Parts: sequence; structure tokens; C-alpha cells
Amino acid sequence: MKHDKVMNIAKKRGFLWSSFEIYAGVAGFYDYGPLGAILKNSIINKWREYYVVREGFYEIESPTVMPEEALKASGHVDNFTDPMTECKECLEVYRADHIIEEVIDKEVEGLTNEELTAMIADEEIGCPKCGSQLSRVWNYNLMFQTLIGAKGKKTGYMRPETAQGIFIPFKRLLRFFRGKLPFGVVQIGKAYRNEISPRQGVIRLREFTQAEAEIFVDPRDKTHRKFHEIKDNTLKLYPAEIQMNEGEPIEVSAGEALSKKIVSSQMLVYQLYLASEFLDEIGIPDDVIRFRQHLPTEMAHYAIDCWDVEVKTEKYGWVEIIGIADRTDYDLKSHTEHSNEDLRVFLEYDEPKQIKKLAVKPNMSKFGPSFKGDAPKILKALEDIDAESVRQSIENEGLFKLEISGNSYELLPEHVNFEEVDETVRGEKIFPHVIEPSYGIDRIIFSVLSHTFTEDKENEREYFRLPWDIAPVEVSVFPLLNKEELVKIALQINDDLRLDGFIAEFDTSGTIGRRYARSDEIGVPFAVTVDHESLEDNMVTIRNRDTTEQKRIPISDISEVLDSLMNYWIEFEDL
RNA sequence: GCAUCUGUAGUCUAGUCUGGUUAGGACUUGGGCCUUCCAAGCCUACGACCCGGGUUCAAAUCCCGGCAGAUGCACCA
Repeated sequence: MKHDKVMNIAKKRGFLWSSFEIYAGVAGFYDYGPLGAILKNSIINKWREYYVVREGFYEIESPTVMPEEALKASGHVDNFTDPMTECKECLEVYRADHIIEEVIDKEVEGLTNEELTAMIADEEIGCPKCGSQLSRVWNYNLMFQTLIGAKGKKTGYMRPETAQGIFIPFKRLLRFFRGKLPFGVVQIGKAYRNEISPRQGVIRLREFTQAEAEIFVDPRDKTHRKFHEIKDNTLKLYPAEIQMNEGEPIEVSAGEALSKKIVSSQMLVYQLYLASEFLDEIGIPDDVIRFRQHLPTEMAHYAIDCWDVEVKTEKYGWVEIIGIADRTDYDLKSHTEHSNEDLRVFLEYDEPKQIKKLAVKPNMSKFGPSFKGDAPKILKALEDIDAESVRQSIENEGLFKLEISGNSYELLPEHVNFEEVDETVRGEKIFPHVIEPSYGIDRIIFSVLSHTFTEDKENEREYFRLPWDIAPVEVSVFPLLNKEELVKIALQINDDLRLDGFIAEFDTSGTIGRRYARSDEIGVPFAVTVDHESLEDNMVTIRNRDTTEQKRIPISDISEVLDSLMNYWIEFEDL
């Protein structure tokens, strides 16, 4: 099976292997070896080229350990869990809510564990397998818990996604972007989920790398300035409706996806397009990817539209490698409620609006004496209350009651006057919506390896057809024969290439054919070979990994030629 | 988390049933010889019984426990 070959080479040649091997390993953890680490960096840097350089987003870095409050606000402490129950006899473990829902055919989401436990007892629900009694319900939270500080009083968690690290400092970010929407912030880093049983190699890790962009937009304006540039590009979409009717994915242009209301906004379509560009450039071709819309039932509670970019794999079928969601204002709203910090943005109108408005005018000569020291607080609170409701209350009931931090006050007609005022409104405060492309870097690396792996049966070659600019080793340098005079020149070329910034590998072991094969196997795009003629004419051959074709170039030009090739400024055939 | 199967160098494997020499081979890798362009040949070296306990004079081999992997079930913001 191709998959096994890829994973074997990855392990053997230093891309990927499971962690802690000498202690028998722990499921869900992988090391990146010497080549894997370079490949990962190249891909991440390519990602930065797209999102930071091209799109103009900025990158931040926040801690991987987060305090409980923050994750309480984001919903992860309460919702990133599954209620579990276990059969006391056969020890089978089940999702408690699923078991109950099957029997009573009703939604039980949101109930406490005690309530679920009670329901199991009341409905006399037993183990579906053996019918025995089920244990009480407990929560399995997918987050790794830890304790912060020497006394360990403060609970912390390893972050389950990098996104929260962007929402939390939103006020500072907003200031950095000088208060204007839209803007984007990205974070690349580790995230952690204590999966119950990770089993699909690098596809489901307990510690993994995410690259996420949070794009903050005006909820009323989800257009993209450059949409017209991409509207004719086709995308392979698999909308929810078609999935439910068991249809096939459709090919539509970005423009159509929007006009036919398949995707909910320009911004979202643009992000889908950007993802496909990115994948193509790192070696995952269009024909193995599709965009699958989340079904209403699988959509996270905070999202209104969500598309998974899926890549076809030989072993695991269609695998989600990127999620692109409209998270709306869920996170900012929630953090505002929990932190008491106003995470809204003031959006100025194009034209200030003149509006007539009823205003509450406190009569200070009565107000002050009545409320004394609390008067300022009450005045402040009044500002946020709709004047019309105050007036009605006073007219109908002769007073208006308001509560401020547990104290109750009564406004009497003598305390206030009402007045029609002309007010100039320059804008309003709103919660931005968030469009989020979220990349699973590890899965992408796996996909790159899988889809660039090439078996050339005719020539008995197996190699990674990695794009030239992400191959970990960029050039191999060989003496044709292991002769001192050739070795000397080859070594010199190798050192010079390294000085010029190339990752070059020198190799004299075995025959030239074996060395080409070794070099191909890890996807080195070019090989430079020194032969006897080089001694005469100061030229070497340069070999193209994909075609094994060779050209002869002057030793003094090697760096320049490689540079041009790597940047795709020239074609190998044109050398 | 449960069940079944599996676990010998980097890889593939012999040996395990029936306990008994220095755990054998092939490929790979390192060094050398040879070699004027795609895994050739020759010499040579390195390298393994998943971990822990038990039975036994003696355990890769039998027993128990653990760990890991594969598969199925369950789970998968």
C-alpha cells in the first residue's frame, strides 16, 4: 500500500516518527525529524507568504497554557466535553446523551450530568450490549488540565485552539489596526486535545500545530476588496444540501458560488479560493481536494457557515485539513460578557445622522438631595437606558425603578424632565464578525507527502515530487567517482552552496546511481555532479529530480541557476 | 475505554507449537576495493528477541501484567 511506503520512508529518512519510541511511544504524539522539521518550516513560511505578506494580516504569539476563566468564556470548559457512562458489567463506555436520546427520542443537550444520570435511572436505560446497569455520568473534557503556580491553586488548560489567543487581546489588536475593519490576525502554534483514542497516525494528534487567521469584519459588509480578481476561478464545492440528497460535488466559479447563495459571503468564498491556491502551491493538486460544507447538525454552535477543505487520502478517505468558518460575533460577545471589557468596535457612518431623540434631563436640584452619594452612579446608568421606557414608566406608574449592583432606586417625576433633542450620531458600536480559516499543519504535511509521493515503476524509483521551493534538502552534490581530485571539487562546491544559503548535501557513499536514488527518495530537486571533464572545463552536470534529465553548467553559475530554478524564474529545460 | 490479533537490528524475515551452542539470513546503512552518470559486484563493520514479573538448572520460546500497533465497537469542537 502506498500509504505504508510513504510512512516507512518518512520514518526511515527522518521526516516523521512517533514520539517517545524507546519508552514504547504514546498514542497521538509525533516527532518531526531533521527533514520533517525543515519541511514543516517551509510550509509554514509559505503560509506566512500567503496570509501575512499577501493578505496583510499580522501574526501574534500567545501562551499555550491558558487560565480557566478564558476557556470558560470561550465555552471550552463546559462544552469541549462529552458526558460518558460505563456499563458496570461489560465495562463498555458510551456517550450518555446519545444513549438516552436513542431511547426517549428527545434532545437532551445542555442537561447536567446529574440530570442525565437521573434520566438513565428513571427510564431504566441499560447497557445496549448486555443490558446491565450503567454507571453515573461523568464529563470527559478533551482539554489537558494543569495547575498554574507553586501552590497550584489556579487551574489552567493547554489551549485547544490558537484562535482564543487572538480574541482575548482584541482591544489591543483593534488599537494596533487603528480601529478600522476589516483586519486580520494570525497565529501559528501548538494546540492540544486529549483525544480518547487517537489512532490515525498523524491525522489525529493530541498535540498538533495550527495556523489560524481570524479576520474581523463588519457584519453588514462581508465583501472582499479583491473579490473581482478571483471570481472566475472554479472551486469543487460539496454543499450541505447536495450531501443530504447524496449528490456529487459540483464545480462552480467563485462568483457563482456567491450569486447562487451556495456560500454565504464574498469573504468566505475568497478564503476558500485562497486555501486552494495555497494547497496547489505546496503540491496538493486541485483534483484531490474538495470543499465540504458542514451540515446544519454538525455546525458548531457559534458558526453560521462552515466549509471543510478535505483532501482525498488512500488510507483514511476524505480528511479535513482546513476549516473555514464564519464564527460570527460569538467569541467576542462571550469574552465581553465574561471579562466586562467592551470588545465592540465603533463604526463611523459615512454621513453623521441627525436624529430626534427623547432625552432624560435630570433635575439636579432634586436629584442630588434625594440620592446623595449614589447620584453619579444613577446618572451614569440612566445614560444607557432608553428614555422612552423611563417616560412611560413614570407616566403610567408614577415612578421608575432601576437597580444598580444590587441596590434599588426609585425615580419620581420630580427627579427628571424629558426633552426632544437633536442629536448627531456619528456611528455605532458593534461586535465584528469573524471569518476564520484554520489550517491543520500536521495533516497538511501528511497530505503533501502522500500526494507528492511518486512511484516510477519503469525506472524503479520512488520519490517525493515536492515543489522545488519546499523540499527540505535543496541540492545534492556528488563526485561522479570517489576519486580525490573530484571529491575535492565537489566538497568545495558543497561548502560554497552552503555559504550561499542553500541546504546542500554531499555524498560519496556507493555508486552514483545509488546516490541519485537516495537523493530522489527525500525529494531533493537537483543534483550537481562533478566528473573528470569538470577538471578541464570547470563545468558540472545538474540533474532534474523529476525527469532525471541533465544539463551542463559552469561551476561559477551554480548558485545563480539554483536560485532562478527555486523561484520558478526559469525552467530547467531552458538551461 | 472494550474485544480480537500481532510485537526478533533501520526494513523484511528464520527460530516460538516441542524451552537447551555464540539468535541465522536478505536488504539498508558506515568504511574500503572496483567503477567515466542512475540502487551492479567484491571485502569489511555496526546493528535485534517491546517492557516488567513469574515458572524452570535453563525463557525469544511457557504463564501473568503492562505498553504499542492493526482491525472491529465506541468516541471524534
